[in-house]
Amino acid sequence: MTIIKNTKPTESELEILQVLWDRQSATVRTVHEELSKTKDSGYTTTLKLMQIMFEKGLVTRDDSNKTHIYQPAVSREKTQKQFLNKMINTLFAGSPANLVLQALGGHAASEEELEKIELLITQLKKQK
Amino acid sequence: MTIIKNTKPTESELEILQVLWDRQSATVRTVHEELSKTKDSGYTTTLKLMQIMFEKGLVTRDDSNKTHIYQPAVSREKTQKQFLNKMINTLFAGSPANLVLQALGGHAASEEELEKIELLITQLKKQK
DNA sequence: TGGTAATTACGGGTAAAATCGTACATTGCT
DNA sequence: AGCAATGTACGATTTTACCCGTAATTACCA
Repeated sequence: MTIIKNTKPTESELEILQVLWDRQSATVRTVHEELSKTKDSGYTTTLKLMQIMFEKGLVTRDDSNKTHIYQPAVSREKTQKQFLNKMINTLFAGSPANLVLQALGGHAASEEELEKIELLITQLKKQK
Repeated sequence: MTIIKNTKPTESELEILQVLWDRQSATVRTVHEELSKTKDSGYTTTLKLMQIMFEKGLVTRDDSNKTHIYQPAVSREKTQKQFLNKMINTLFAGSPANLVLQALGGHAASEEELEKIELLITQLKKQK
């Protein structure tokens, strides 16, 4: 029997994951400098958070060298799905379409993106 | 000049708001019994949360009778938009379309819903 | 080899959120 | 009037998130 831990990243942890997803792997310093562009908190704060994330299993790390190298241990897609589910349930009365409509209505999307979505819908309809 | 407070409801507060949105108004007891279906925490916990939400301005209440009657003070749509924005930024690299694609891909939507979305896209494209 | 710079580990401290127990108030019923 | 039931108010505790300072460790190089 496999124990599935449903570790939901916090807001700050998501910011860190975002950097790791973009770069595949990174050091604490790299992550911290990236975050510093939009946020100002100390280096040790980022370090601490990443250590906690390691304990939670949200990231892995290679500590064979002094400078540890971190990698995401959860996929971007899985995490996105996890949050979407939560959101659909607690905020959109369980209807994914509601969420989509709201997202499309409220935020401008480029024509290109709209067509991508149309294509997907066509495919989905075919599957029925 | 109106002071707009950007109070972001917490997870538990969202659950309560959901009940209030569905019913327009409700007593603490009603809300608590609704939540009890999927959660087990005490009556006073729900009460306390709703009192805090009142202080924050997330709900209003009629306390002219012994049994107070609560109403949501923030709209479902505004709140949805607020959370969607946050999510798009911290989890979908700022691209609403990404979110839509993921939501559509991962969660089954009925044909009817798909058509609703298609219609919206058609309208959006016309606006360009 | 000894010193310096960079990094990690550790501990603590604050604030907010969530939960609960208990006290107090009100109402209805007998 | 007194009791039981129901509701609100209040205070305390626990947990979680977030943040930082300092000590210990390691690597490099003069």
